[in-house]
Amino acid sequence: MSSRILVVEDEMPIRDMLVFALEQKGYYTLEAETYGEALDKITEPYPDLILLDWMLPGGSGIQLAKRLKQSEFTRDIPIIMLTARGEEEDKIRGLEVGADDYMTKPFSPKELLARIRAVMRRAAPTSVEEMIQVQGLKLDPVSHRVTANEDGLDMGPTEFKLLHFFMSHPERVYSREQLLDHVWGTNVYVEDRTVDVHIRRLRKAISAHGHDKMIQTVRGAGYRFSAKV
Amino acid sequence: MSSRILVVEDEMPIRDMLVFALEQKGYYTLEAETYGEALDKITEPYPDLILLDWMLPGGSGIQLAKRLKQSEFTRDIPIIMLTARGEEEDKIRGLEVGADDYMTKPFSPKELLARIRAVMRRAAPTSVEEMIQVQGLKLDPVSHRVTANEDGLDMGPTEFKLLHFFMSHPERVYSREQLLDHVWGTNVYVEDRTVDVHIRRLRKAISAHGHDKMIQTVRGAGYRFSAKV
DNA sequence: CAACAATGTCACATAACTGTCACATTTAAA
DNA sequence: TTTAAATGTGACAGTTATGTGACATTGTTG
Repeated sequence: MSSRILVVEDEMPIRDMLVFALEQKGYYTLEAETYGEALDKITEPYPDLILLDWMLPGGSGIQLAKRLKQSEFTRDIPIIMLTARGEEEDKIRGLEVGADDYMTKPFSPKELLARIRAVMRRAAPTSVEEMIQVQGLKLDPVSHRVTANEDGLDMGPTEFKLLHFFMSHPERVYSREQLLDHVWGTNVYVEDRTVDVHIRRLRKAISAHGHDKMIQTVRGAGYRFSAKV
Repeated sequence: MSSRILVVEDEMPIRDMLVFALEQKGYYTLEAETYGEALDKITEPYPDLILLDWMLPGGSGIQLAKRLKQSEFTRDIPIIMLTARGEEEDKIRGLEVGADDYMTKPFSPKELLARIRAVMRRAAPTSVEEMIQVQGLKLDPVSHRVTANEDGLDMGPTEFKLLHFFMSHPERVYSREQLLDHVWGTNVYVEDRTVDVHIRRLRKAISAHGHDKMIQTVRGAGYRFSAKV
């Protein structure tokens, strides 16, 4: 959920305002003042969106956008360009280059957030989320439900994600660290043993019809989800 | 697939640009400069979407939208209104009247096309306005009424739209942001938590016969409408 | 113009979830 | 069998998400 937004803007007061508004809303921000600095920040992991001041010294904002839209890896990063009132030519050039939206300064934080939401939704991949079933255990990512032989099961968000991951990758052992990466996300630091606790909670949640046996401990290696006993 | 789009815009350069961009993309276009001319074009077969300049001479853009949204036959034609920057009042009036989206001039063809797709996708399944019933709960989109086991229920416009959306898409979790997009509309920015409050109001409104349990909280994900407990 | 209804936001209350620990139990090797 | 390591398990305290009432604002209706 917490997306990363790169703010490329040379005027500090404006940049600060943007960063403040974004972080307020839970976005993770990156900042750059110049063309070069921006390029440095545009590497793995790529930001999810770029707010780009069109009037960078030397007009390099346009160049940056052009460059990004040409590279296969950065082509799909949405760009919202920030222009000053009356710079019509820039708008036109910007849109030619492929900016996804633009805003004229000054603008309200509300408008900014609305556009970010719109642009990111447009860019969001519409992954096909299908129902997963293994024996009597069904998990439906769309309705966010898990059932065991038609009985609804209750579990916390983390247990749901964990089960989702397991059911998507059955018959395979994952170490605690791997599970942390896949389920909790990278760059989150929690103890390895925390996985054990959630495994315990998940097992309890699906134990009603004996499905807890599907989550197997592989001593010294990790855990495995398997239909086989 | 070739949808028919009516462009109502009095300034020729802009109209030409729009028509060009649309035909480029394979849409079939109709053009109108004035209120009266537009009405002439809005007959069988009805256009699938209307791009409506809000600033038609005499402010008649708004009147046209209002008129269209009042007639049973044209109510469901999606309208994207085109406003000049800063005409905040118009935006607000436009959304009240029932415009489905708006764009501020000048805008990119890319954005325009994206919104057209979005609006049409959203409007497509709504074309048939049928009574929806889930267990004892009935919602009639035509008369704008909701009943629980024959008892009439009272609720605000937003709650009605919310319930309408939920009942049209049961068994599916929607995040607060998605609900904002679908119920409040794109381009409106309100706090995520506002959804919670309206959920609360809606639950209260339908709680008389225990129907409030149909709106379920999915912690960390959003809300879901479902007949199942 | 006054009374009323609807909206969006807050602040606070409540409920649910998290990560960690300490201790119990199991396992495998010595 | 003994022993050390690995895993299971219950409890708990902090954190976060959601529920809820109140309020200012705005538009609507009479």
